[in-house]
Order: sequence, then C-alpha cells, then structure tokens
Amino acid sequence: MSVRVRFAPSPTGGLHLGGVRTVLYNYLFARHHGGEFILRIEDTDQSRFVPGAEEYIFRCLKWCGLEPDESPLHGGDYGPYRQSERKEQYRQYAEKLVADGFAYYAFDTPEELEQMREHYKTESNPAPQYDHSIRKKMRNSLTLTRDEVIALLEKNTPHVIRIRMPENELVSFQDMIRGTVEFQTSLVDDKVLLKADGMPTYHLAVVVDDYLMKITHAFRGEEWLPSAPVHVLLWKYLFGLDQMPQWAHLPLILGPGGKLSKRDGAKYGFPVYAMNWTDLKTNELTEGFYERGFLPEAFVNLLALLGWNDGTEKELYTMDELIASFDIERVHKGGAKFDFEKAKWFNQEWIKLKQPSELRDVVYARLLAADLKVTDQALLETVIGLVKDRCALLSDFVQQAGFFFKAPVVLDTAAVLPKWTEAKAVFFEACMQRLKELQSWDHAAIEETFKNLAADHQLKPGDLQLPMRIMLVGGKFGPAVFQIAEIIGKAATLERMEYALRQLRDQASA
RNA sequence: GCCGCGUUGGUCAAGGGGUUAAGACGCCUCCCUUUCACGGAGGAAUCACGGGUUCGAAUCCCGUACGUGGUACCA
Repeated sequence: MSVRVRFAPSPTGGLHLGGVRTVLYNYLFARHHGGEFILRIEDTDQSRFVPGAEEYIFRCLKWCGLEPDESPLHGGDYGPYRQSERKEQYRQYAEKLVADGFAYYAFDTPEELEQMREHYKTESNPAPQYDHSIRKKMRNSLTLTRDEVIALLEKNTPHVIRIRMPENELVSFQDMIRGTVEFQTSLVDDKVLLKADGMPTYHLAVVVDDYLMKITHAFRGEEWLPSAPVHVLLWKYLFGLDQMPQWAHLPLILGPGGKLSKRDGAKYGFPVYAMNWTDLKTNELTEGFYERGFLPEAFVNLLALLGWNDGTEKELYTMDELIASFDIERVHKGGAKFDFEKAKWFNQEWIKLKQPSELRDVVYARLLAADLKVTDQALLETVIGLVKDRCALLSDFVQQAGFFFKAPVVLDTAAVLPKWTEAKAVFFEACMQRLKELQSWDHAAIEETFKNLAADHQLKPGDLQLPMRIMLVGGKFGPAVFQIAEIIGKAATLERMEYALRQLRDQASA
C-alpha cells in the first residue's frame, strides 16, 4: 500500500512555525517513501472562518517548496478537500455509531451544559466533563425513552451526537515517536462528534476523512495526544483498527517562556509565521520569516532540525538531502525551544552557499524596496559576491550593498573625528588630486597611489584607511576599501571624498 | 484538580549499562584582517532530584520536582 499523509490545517489565521514543521515532516515522509502528500482544509467551525487564510496557507507552502500532491487547488481523486464541502458525508457515520450503540443523541442546550458544569464543579474537580457518570443525568438518548427521542428528533430539536466512551477499558496504540501510549477510557469525556449545525467536530471528521482519503500515516502536534483515544475508538467502531493509519504525535515548538505564540514573536523580536499575516479584525500584523529576510531553503532546513536529526553531525541540508535521510522515528519526544540566533545562523550559511546569481533577484527586490535603484545587473552580482558573507538576513543586503549604489548621506564621522588632524585633511586633498589624474581605475592602482602619497606625507596608510572607508561607505563595515572605490568609479569616489571632507572640516572646527 | 507527554551545558543536540559525555548556535580569549564580516585556534555541562537494580547508570525501574499539552457543539 502506498504511503499517503496529510496536513490538515484550519484556515483561521497565520501559519505557525510548528505548523510548517508539521507540513515539512509530512512532506519529507511522503517523499522518502515515494508516497503522496495531501492538504485538507479543516474548516468545520464556521464561526472561526477567516477569509484569505486558505490562500495564505497555499502561498506559504509554495514559498517553502512544500506543495501538496492533492489539495483543493491541485485536485486529486479523493476530493473535495475542504471539509465544509464534505459536510453531507459525516452524518451517516455518526448515525451508524448511534445505531451500533457507540454514540448517542444529546439534546442539552449550551445553557444546560453550563449549568451542569457549574453544578458539579468542586475544588477537586474544577472542570467537570460530560462523561460516563454525568451523561446519566443529562438529556440524551440514553436517559430519555425511545419515544421521547423520536419525538424530539421529529421536531428537529437541536442536538449533537456524542461518542459513548466505554467505562473501564484501556485504549492503547503505537505512536511512531512515543511507542505505546495508553489511556483509561473512564477518564475521557463523551466528545461531541456531530455538532448541532450538522458539521462534524474534528474528532469525527479526522477519522472519516483519513479513512476515505486512504491516509496511511497521520502526523500531528502533540496537543492532540489527549484526544487520541477517541480517535482510536472511532476507528475501531467505524472501520476497524487494521485500517487505522499509524500515528505520530510531534513535539511542540516552544518559545522563550513556554508554548511558542505570536506574542513571543512580538515580544522578543523574531518572526513566528512563515509569511506576514495581518489579522483583519485587529489589524495586527504578525511578521513572517519571508519578510524578515529568510531564504526558504534555510527556513526549511532549520525547521527540519528542530526536533529531528539523523544522528550525524550534518546540519546543512538541501531538500533532497532531507528527503533522503528523514526518519520519523528519530523525531524527538520532547519539545524544542526555538532559538532565533541559531535560525539566523542557518540563513547565513545558506546565503554563503548560494551563488551571487541565485541571490540576485531577491536582493534586487530588497534594494528596490529600500529605494535603491539598480540598473546594472552584472554589477549587482559582483557586489553580492563581495558582501554576501556579511549578511545573515536578506535584509542585511540593504546596508551591506546599498552604498555601492547610493552615496552615504549620514557619515559615521565620530569614528574618525577623535584622531582627525590637519595633516590628514591635507593628505586627502592631495589624494583627491592624485586620484583624479589616475589613468587606470582599478583597486591595485588606487591602493598604490594612496599608499605612496601617504608615505610622501609621512603618514601611516593604516591611519588613513578608516577615514577613507567612512568617506566611501559611511560606516565601519564593508569589503576592502579600494575594491569599493574601483566599483563605484572615479567620479563617485571623488564626490564622496569631497562631501566627507567638507563635513569633517566643519565638525572638526565646531 | 484530573489526565497525557516530556526532562543531557543558556539554546539545538549525539550518545540508550563501562566514552576524556560528540557536534552546532550563542558567549569569552587569541590569530588572520590597520573596517565589519568570513576563516582558523582555544575556553566554559557529570546528564532535574531522590531512591533502587547492577561489579558498574546519563543510559534500566520506581518515586518526587519542574515544564508542557489537554480537560469546548475550537481545531
């Protein structure tokens, strides 16, 4: 049987780091085994529907290079791939469970449920569950007579269908990451399977759809572990345990203080979503890795290694390498704290790995967005080659490459002013003259001219290079200074020197 | 509260009875570089705690602590 896995998000907002990692592990597993990766939209909660969220998910997956084989967009033989469009199929399964005695109708109103919780709440049990003991005291098809139930149903009385959890059974299953996991059924409540609006809850939908879509391996976040016994039982009742996919519950990704939230991102200044997401109601923007300046290769790479490794010292992987070495059973049990510093390191490594030509388009876009117009693409590649080892994020290119295309306006004169002397001013005036006369404008010739003149003036070249750098760059960074001069050209070099000299003169006398 | 899951340096982590307890990020020192990076050489954990089992435990078992998730007609 060929491997089929699925990622099943609900379109309620931004796509989280943990979500992307779940996609990634699904994707890697599918590719590793030559299987299919399916995307199913779990939009059964109409009250939480957010317009644009589904499109957003597709954009994120595309950027990450994790596109599904089957989805609402890509089609496939097991559609529709949105649960809202499959609504009609769920009821029959719920009814079958009722008929077989594994589920029941419950007519309790939200108010009655609230009363029940209030009534049975004690200090030692602050959150009473609708379970085997409570259900005997509620209005459902277990407590009402058959005629009463029929009458209520005929009158279209709002009702839900709940699973009837067995009283004293041990439910266990094999988790691919955690091994045997066991639950005592008495401690699990009678989860709603079909809501009053006719929509299934996650519990019913996930089982029915995984069955109908022939899912062989089901990976999801650890937060689902407590409801796993419900799902296992549903599989047993509906389709047989031998049909059930193999489960793997992925560890959580944690923030500095606990579960990673978009709050953490805002608080500590790092992105939490794959791409920018703006909440339409609050207008709140949550930053994405894409916008922050991450390469998708780096993003995927760092996520893969957050909770998994192949046992070797290798840390930098291409997607193909990940596919080749990924093994779900080597995924950790414990949650991993996300470290933005390490994330940046991955990005930096990936920028170093890339050829300038591969970086050209994204860097061009960044510069353009920063109001730096680049007309010479070949020049841009040269510049990228010179500065990329200094960039951890794509956004760093604005500073590291920007001065090649636009003269600095604000200069870090504070870096030279303390040691600025009239002798240096005289030197630079002379230097400008010499450079103006220079025949071949290449860095070696410029450097030679510069150093010879320094000797003539009995100044140390080293003491002059920093001022020269500030003149051309504006700050204490960037590649070799004569290299910069060569690239920006004679005219720009002289202009920048003159501009800077004027500022230094003014500021030194002030 | 109850239930589940987890716990190797600040972080990611290898190692699963006998090792000097890998490696990476970050941090610090030095070298290279008279900028900033890159690169190179070094420095800093006894494995949450307490009991067992064993000749021997980070590795197995049991408790405790801590963390984290669930406890909705949300997923």
